[in-house]
Amino acid sequence: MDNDKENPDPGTEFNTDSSWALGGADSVNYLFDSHRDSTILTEFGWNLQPDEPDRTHFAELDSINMDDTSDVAGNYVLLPESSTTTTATSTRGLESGSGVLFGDPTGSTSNLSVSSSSTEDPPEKSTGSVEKPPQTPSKVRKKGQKRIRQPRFAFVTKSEVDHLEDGYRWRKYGQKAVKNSPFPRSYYRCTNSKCTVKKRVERSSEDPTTVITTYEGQHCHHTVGFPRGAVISLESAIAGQLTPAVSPFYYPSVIQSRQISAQPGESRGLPDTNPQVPTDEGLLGDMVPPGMRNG
DNA sequence: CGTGTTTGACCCGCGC
DNA sequence: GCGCGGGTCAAACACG
Repeated sequence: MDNDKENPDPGTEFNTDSSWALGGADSVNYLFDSHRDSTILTEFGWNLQPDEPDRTHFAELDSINMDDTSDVAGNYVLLPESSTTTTATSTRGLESGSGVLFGDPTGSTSNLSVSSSSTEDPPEKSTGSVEKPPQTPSKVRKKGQKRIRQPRFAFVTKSEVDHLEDGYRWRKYGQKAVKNSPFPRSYYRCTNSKCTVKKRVERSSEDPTTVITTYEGQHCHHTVGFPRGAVISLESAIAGQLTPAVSPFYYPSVIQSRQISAQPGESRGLPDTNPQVPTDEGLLGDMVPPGMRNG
Protein backbone atom coordinates (compact mmCIF):
# COMPACT_ATOMS: atom_id res chain seq x y z
CA MET A 1 0.00 0.00 0.00
CA ASP A 2 1.77 2.98 -1.07
CA ASN A 3 -0.59 4.70 -3.31
CA ASP A 4 -2.07 6.69 -0.54
CA LYS A 5 1.05 8.58 0.28
CA GLU A 6 0.12 11.83 1.76
CA ASN A 7 -3.10 12.37 0.03
CA PRO A 8 -3.77 16.02 0.15
CA ASP A 9 -7.26 15.40 -0.88
CA PRO A 10 -9.03 12.36 0.41
CA GLY A 11 -11.70 12.98 -2.06
CA THR A 12 -9.52 12.27 -4.96
CA GLU A 13 -7.88 9.44 -3.27
CA PHE A 14 -10.23 6.92 -4.64
CA ASN A 15 -10.19 8.50 -7.99
CA THR A 16 -6.55 7.92 -8.23
CA ASP A 17 -7.07 4.30 -7.70
CA SER A 18 -6.15 2.89 -10.98
CA SER A 19 -8.38 -0.05 -11.55
CA TRP A 20 -11.12 1.12 -9.32
CA ALA A 21 -11.54 4.69 -10.09
CA LEU A 22 -14.42 5.55 -7.95
CA GLY A 23 -14.64 8.75 -9.80
CA GLY A 24 -15.96 6.89 -12.73
CA ALA A 25 -19.68 6.79 -12.67
CA ASP A 26 -19.51 3.43 -14.27
CA SER A 27 -17.61 1.88 -11.50
CA VAL A 28 -19.97 3.28 -9.01
CA ASN A 29 -22.97 2.17 -10.84
CA TYR A 30 -21.46 -1.16 -11.11
CA LEU A 31 -20.70 -1.31 -7.50
CA PHE A 32 -24.12 -0.42 -6.47
CA ASP A 33 -25.96 -2.40 -8.93
CA SER A 34 -29.01 -3.54 -7.12
CA HIS A 35 -28.14 -7.05 -7.93
CA ARG A 36 -24.52 -6.86 -7.11
CA ASP A 37 -24.31 -5.10 -3.88
CA SER A 38 -26.37 -7.75 -2.25
CA THR A 39 -24.30 -10.38 -3.84
CA ILE A 40 -21.20 -8.74 -2.66
CA LEU A 41 -22.31 -8.72 0.85
CA THR A 42 -23.52 -12.21 0.61
CA GLU A 43 -20.18 -13.22 -0.64
CA PHE A 44 -18.77 -12.16 2.59
CA GLY A 45 -21.47 -13.60 4.63
CA TRP A 46 -23.69 -10.64 4.93
CA ASN A 47 -27.10 -11.63 3.85
CA LEU A 48 -29.58 -8.97 3.25
CA GLN A 49 -32.94 -8.48 1.82
CA PRO A 50 -32.93 -7.54 -1.80
CA ASP A 51 -35.43 -4.86 -1.24
CA GLU A 52 -34.02 -3.30 1.78
CA PRO A 53 -34.49 0.39 2.05
CA ASP A 54 -30.76 0.61 2.21
CA ARG A 55 -30.59 -0.34 -1.33
CA THR A 56 -32.14 2.90 -2.16
CA HIS A 57 -29.18 4.57 -0.68
CA PHE A 58 -26.96 2.41 -2.70
CA ALA A 59 -28.61 3.52 -5.80
CA GLU A 60 -28.03 7.05 -4.85
CA LEU A 61 -24.43 6.52 -4.25
CA ASP A 62 -23.37 7.11 -7.75
CA SER A 63 -23.95 10.70 -7.08
CA ILE A 64 -21.87 10.71 -4.02
CA ASN A 65 -18.78 12.73 -4.06
CA MET A 66 -16.16 10.97 -2.08
CA ASP A 67 -15.07 14.30 -0.90
CA ASP A 68 -18.27 14.65 0.89
CA THR A 69 -19.29 11.33 2.21
CA SER A 70 -21.43 13.08 4.71
CA ASP A 71 -24.09 12.74 2.13
CA VAL A 72 -24.51 9.24 3.19
CA ALA A 73 -24.57 9.78 6.85
CA GLY A 74 -26.53 7.10 8.44
CA ASN A 75 -26.02 4.77 5.59
CA TYR A 76 -23.12 2.88 4.34
CA VAL A 77 -21.30 3.27 1.16
CA LEU A 78 -19.77 0.63 -0.91
CA LEU A 79 -16.43 1.75 -2.09
CA PRO A 80 -13.84 0.11 -4.17
CA GLU A 81 -10.70 -0.90 -2.54
CA SER A 82 -7.63 -1.51 -4.50
CA SER A 83 -5.74 -4.58 -3.57
CA THR A 84 -3.10 -2.33 -2.26
CA THR A 85 -5.01 0.70 -1.28
CA THR A 86 -4.93 2.14 2.13
CA THR A 87 -8.31 3.09 3.28
CA ALA A 88 -7.37 4.58 6.52
CA THR A 89 -7.01 8.03 5.24
CA SER A 90 -10.00 7.89 3.09
CA THR A 91 -12.65 8.37 5.60
CA ARG A 92 -12.46 12.00 6.26
CA GLY A 93 -15.73 13.67 5.89
CA LEU A 94 -17.76 10.86 7.23
CA GLU A 95 -20.48 12.02 9.42
CA SER A 96 -21.28 10.21 12.54
CA GLY A 97 -23.27 7.19 11.82
CA SER A 98 -22.12 6.68 8.37
CA GLY A 99 -20.51 3.55 7.18
CA VAL A 100 -18.63 2.82 4.09
CA LEU A 101 -18.23 -0.37 2.27
CA PHE A 102 -15.26 -1.03 0.17
CA GLY A 103 -15.34 -3.55 -2.52
CA ASP A 104 -12.48 -5.14 -4.16
CA PRO A 105 -12.46 -4.96 -7.87
CA THR A 106 -10.16 -7.81 -8.42
CA GLY A 107 -12.58 -10.34 -7.25
CA SER A 108 -15.89 -8.66 -7.23
CA THR A 109 -15.91 -8.08 -10.88
CA SER A 110 -16.42 -11.64 -11.67
CA ASN A 111 -16.70 -13.51 -8.49
CA LEU A 112 -19.26 -11.73 -6.51
CA SER A 113 -22.08 -13.06 -8.44
CA VAL A 114 -20.53 -16.40 -8.86
CA SER A 115 -20.15 -17.19 -5.24
CA SER A 116 -18.05 -20.17 -5.96
CA SER A 117 -15.89 -20.08 -2.95
CA SER A 118 -12.98 -17.80 -3.19
CA THR A 119 -11.05 -16.35 -5.99
CA GLU A 120 -8.33 -18.80 -5.48
CA ASP A 121 -7.44 -21.62 -3.31
CA PRO A 122 -4.68 -20.41 -1.11
CA PRO A 123 -2.21 -23.24 -1.23
CA GLU A 124 -0.68 -22.15 1.96
CA LYS A 125 -3.63 -22.63 4.14
CA SER A 126 -6.16 -24.43 2.12
CA THR A 127 -6.64 -26.98 4.79
CA GLY A 128 -4.89 -26.24 7.94
CA SER A 129 -4.95 -22.50 7.77
CA VAL A 130 -1.77 -21.82 9.60
CA GLU A 131 -0.19 -25.14 9.07
CA LYS A 132 3.26 -24.48 7.94
CA PRO A 133 5.16 -26.50 5.41
CA PRO A 134 6.91 -29.40 7.07
CA GLN A 135 10.12 -28.67 5.37
CA THR A 136 10.28 -25.03 6.10
CA PRO A 137 12.05 -24.48 9.35
CA SER A 138 11.11 -20.88 9.51
CA LYS A 139 8.81 -18.49 7.85
CA VAL A 140 9.97 -19.40 4.43
CA ARG A 141 7.05 -18.80 2.21
CA LYS A 142 6.63 -20.69 -0.97
CA LYS A 143 8.61 -18.73 -3.40
CA GLY A 144 7.24 -18.14 -6.78
CA GLN A 145 3.75 -18.29 -5.47
CA LYS A 146 2.09 -15.00 -5.64
CA ARG A 147 -0.10 -13.86 -2.92
CA ILE A 148 -3.61 -14.38 -3.97
CA ARG A 149 -5.95 -11.58 -3.36
CA GLN A 150 -9.45 -12.54 -2.63
CA PRO A 151 -12.42 -10.32 -3.03
CA ARG A 152 -12.49 -7.78 -0.34
CA PHE A 153 -14.67 -5.11 0.98
CA ALA A 154 -14.47 -2.94 3.97
CA PHE A 155 -16.85 -1.43 6.39
CA VAL A 156 -16.12 1.96 7.68
CA THR A 157 -17.90 2.54 10.88
CA LYS A 158 -17.93 4.98 13.66
CA SER A 159 -16.99 3.21 16.76
CA GLU A 160 -14.66 3.27 19.64
CA VAL A 161 -14.24 -0.43 19.55
CA ASP A 162 -11.80 -1.63 17.02
CA HIS A 163 -12.95 -5.12 16.63
CA LEU A 164 -16.56 -5.08 15.60
CA GLU A 165 -18.44 -8.25 16.17
CA ASP A 166 -19.78 -9.80 13.03
CA GLY A 167 -20.85 -13.21 14.08
CA TYR A 168 -17.65 -15.01 13.43
CA ARG A 169 -14.73 -15.79 15.58
CA TRP A 170 -11.47 -14.25 14.68
CA ARG A 171 -7.96 -14.91 15.72
CA LYS A 172 -5.53 -12.10 15.60
CA TYR A 173 -2.40 -13.05 13.79
CA GLY A 174 -0.63 -9.82 13.34
CA GLN A 175 -0.45 -6.16 13.94
CA LYS A 176 1.41 -3.55 12.06
CA ALA A 177 1.95 0.11 12.39
CA VAL A 178 0.36 2.00 9.60
CA LYS A 179 2.33 4.57 7.81
CA ASN A 180 1.13 8.07 8.44
CA SER A 181 -1.19 6.82 11.05
CA PRO A 182 -0.80 6.64 14.79
CA PHE A 183 -3.09 3.68 14.88
CA PRO A 184 -1.90 0.17 14.20
CA ARG A 185 -3.59 -2.19 11.85
CA SER A 186 -4.65 -5.52 13.18
CA TYR A 187 -4.92 -8.68 11.17
CA TYR A 188 -7.46 -11.30 11.95
CA ARG A 189 -8.18 -14.69 10.56
CA CYS A 190 -11.30 -16.73 10.93
CA THR A 191 -10.73 -19.32 13.60
CA ASN A 192 -12.42 -21.96 11.53
CA SER A 193 -9.62 -24.11 10.25
CA LYS A 194 -11.31 -24.54 6.91
CA CYS A 195 -12.10 -20.93 6.51
CA THR A 196 -9.56 -18.65 4.95
CA VAL A 197 -11.38 -15.45 5.51
CA LYS A 198 -9.29 -12.68 6.89
CA LYS A 199 -9.95 -9.21 7.96
CA ARG A 200 -8.01 -6.14 8.78
CA VAL A 201 -9.03 -3.66 11.33
CA GLU A 202 -7.64 -0.21 11.49
CA ARG A 203 -8.56 3.24 12.51
CA SER A 204 -8.61 6.18 10.30
CA SER A 205 -5.78 8.51 11.02
CA GLU A 206 -7.97 11.35 9.98
CA ASP A 207 -10.83 10.37 12.12
CA PRO A 208 -9.87 8.23 15.09
CA THR A 209 -13.47 7.41 15.68
CA THR A 210 -13.67 5.73 12.35
CA VAL A 211 -12.90 2.05 12.23
CA ILE A 212 -12.15 0.43 8.94
CA THR A 213 -12.75 -3.27 8.80
CA THR A 214 -11.69 -4.95 5.64
CA TYR A 215 -12.88 -8.45 4.91
CA GLU A 216 -11.09 -10.69 2.52
CA GLY A 217 -12.45 -13.96 1.29
CA GLN A 218 -15.64 -15.61 2.14
CA HIS A 219 -16.67 -17.87 4.93
CA CYS A 220 -17.24 -21.47 4.11
CA HIS A 221 -19.16 -22.14 7.24
CA HIS A 222 -21.86 -20.79 9.41
CA THR A 223 -21.20 -18.37 12.10
CA VAL A 224 -20.19 -19.98 15.25
CA GLY A 225 -23.31 -21.19 16.77
CA PHE A 226 -25.34 -19.08 18.95
CA PRO A 227 -28.75 -19.69 20.36
CA ARG A 228 -31.62 -19.39 18.00
CA GLY A 229 -33.33 -16.14 18.28
CA ALA A 230 -30.27 -14.46 19.52
CA VAL A 231 -30.16 -12.54 16.32
CA ILE A 232 -32.78 -10.22 17.49
CA SER A 233 -30.30 -8.95 19.93
CA LEU A 234 -27.93 -7.82 17.34
CA GLU A 235 -28.55 -4.20 17.75
CA SER A 236 -28.51 -4.32 21.44
CA ALA A 237 -25.41 -6.36 21.25
CA ILE A 238 -23.78 -3.78 19.16
CA ALA A 239 -25.03 -1.05 21.30
CA GLY A 240 -23.66 -2.82 24.28
CA GLN A 241 -20.26 -2.69 22.81
CA LEU A 242 -20.27 0.97 22.45
CA THR A 243 -19.81 3.59 24.92
CA PRO A 244 -22.79 5.82 25.29
CA ALA A 245 -20.74 8.61 23.97
CA VAL A 246 -20.45 6.89 20.68
CA SER A 247 -24.04 6.32 20.10
CA PRO A 248 -23.64 7.38 16.51
CA PHE A 249 -22.07 4.12 15.83
CA TYR A 250 -23.82 2.41 13.02
CA TYR A 251 -23.34 -1.10 12.18
CA PRO A 252 -23.72 -1.45 8.49
CA SER A 253 -27.30 -0.67 7.94
CA VAL A 254 -27.59 -3.74 5.87
CA ILE A 255 -27.03 -5.79 8.91
CA GLN A 256 -29.47 -3.95 10.96
CA SER A 257 -32.16 -4.22 8.45
CA ARG A 258 -31.51 -7.79 7.83
CA GLN A 259 -31.57 -8.79 11.39
CA ILE A 260 -34.55 -6.76 12.13
CA SER A 261 -36.52 -8.27 9.38
CA ALA A 262 -35.39 -11.77 10.07
CA GLN A 263 -37.49 -14.11 12.05
CA PRO A 264 -35.72 -15.74 14.91
CA GLY A 265 -36.13 -19.06 13.29
CA GLU A 266 -35.15 -18.17 9.81
CA SER A 267 -32.25 -16.07 10.69
CA ARG A 268 -29.96 -18.81 9.60
CA GLY A 269 -31.03 -19.25 6.10
CA LEU A 270 -32.85 -16.35 4.65
CA PRO A 271 -33.24 -18.58 1.65
CA ASP A 272 -35.01 -16.01 -0.35
CA THR A 273 -32.53 -13.36 0.27
CA ASN A 274 -30.41 -14.15 -2.67
CA PRO A 275 -31.68 -16.82 -4.92
CA GLN A 276 -28.46 -16.88 -6.79
CA VAL A 277 -26.52 -17.40 -3.68
CA PRO A 278 -25.56 -20.91 -2.81
CA THR A 279 -27.38 -22.12 0.18
CA ASP A 280 -24.67 -24.19 1.44
CA GLU A 281 -21.34 -22.90 1.16
CA GLY A 282 -21.64 -19.42 1.71
CA LEU A 283 -24.26 -18.93 3.81
CA LEU A 284 -22.87 -17.49 6.35
CA GLY A 285 -25.55 -16.21 7.66
CA ASP A 286 -25.91 -14.71 10.95
CA MET A 287 -24.34 -11.54 11.86
CA VAL A 288 -24.83 -11.89 15.49
CA PRO A 289 -21.90 -10.89 17.54
CA PRO A 290 -20.18 -13.84 19.08
CA GLY A 291 -20.31 -12.05 22.29
CA MET A 292 -24.00 -12.62 22.35
CA ARG A 293 -23.70 -16.26 21.89
CA ASN A 294 -22.22 -16.85 25.20
CA GLY A 295 -24.37 -14.42 26.84
C1' DC B 1 -4.65 -27.32 28.65
C1' DG B 2 -6.78 -24.95 24.98
C1' DT B 3 -7.36 -20.68 22.89
C1' DG B 4 -6.21 -16.15 21.79
C1' DT B 5 -2.82 -12.14 21.83
C1' DT B 6 1.62 -10.00 21.36
C1' DT B 7 5.51 -9.04 18.85
C1' DG B 8 9.80 -9.25 16.22
C1' DA B 9 11.41 -11.17 12.11
C1' DC B 10 10.78 -12.36 7.61
C1' DC B 11 8.78 -12.38 2.86
C1' DC B 12 6.98 -10.13 -1.05
C1' DG B 13 5.20 -6.61 -4.19
C1' DC B 14 5.81 -2.28 -5.90
C1' DG B 15 7.67 2.28 -6.86
C1' DC B 16 11.68 4.80 -7.76
C1' DG C 1 18.57 -3.19 -8.07
C1' DC C 2 17.23 -1.14 -3.88
C1' DG C 3 14.39 0.38 -0.30
C1' DC C 4 9.97 0.86 1.71
C1' DG C 5 5.94 -0.73 3.56
C1' DG C 6 2.25 -4.12 3.79
C1' DG C 7 1.23 -8.76 5.02
C1' DT C 8 2.31 -13.14 7.40
C1' DC C 9 4.59 -16.34 10.43
C1' DA C 10 5.35 -18.41 14.71
C1' DA C 11 7.40 -18.52 19.32
C1' DA C 12 6.44 -16.67 23.60
C1' DC C 13 3.16 -15.23 26.56
C1' DA C 14 -1.46 -14.37 28.84
C1' DC C 15 -5.76 -15.86 30.26
C1' DG C 16 -9.84 -18.61 31.50
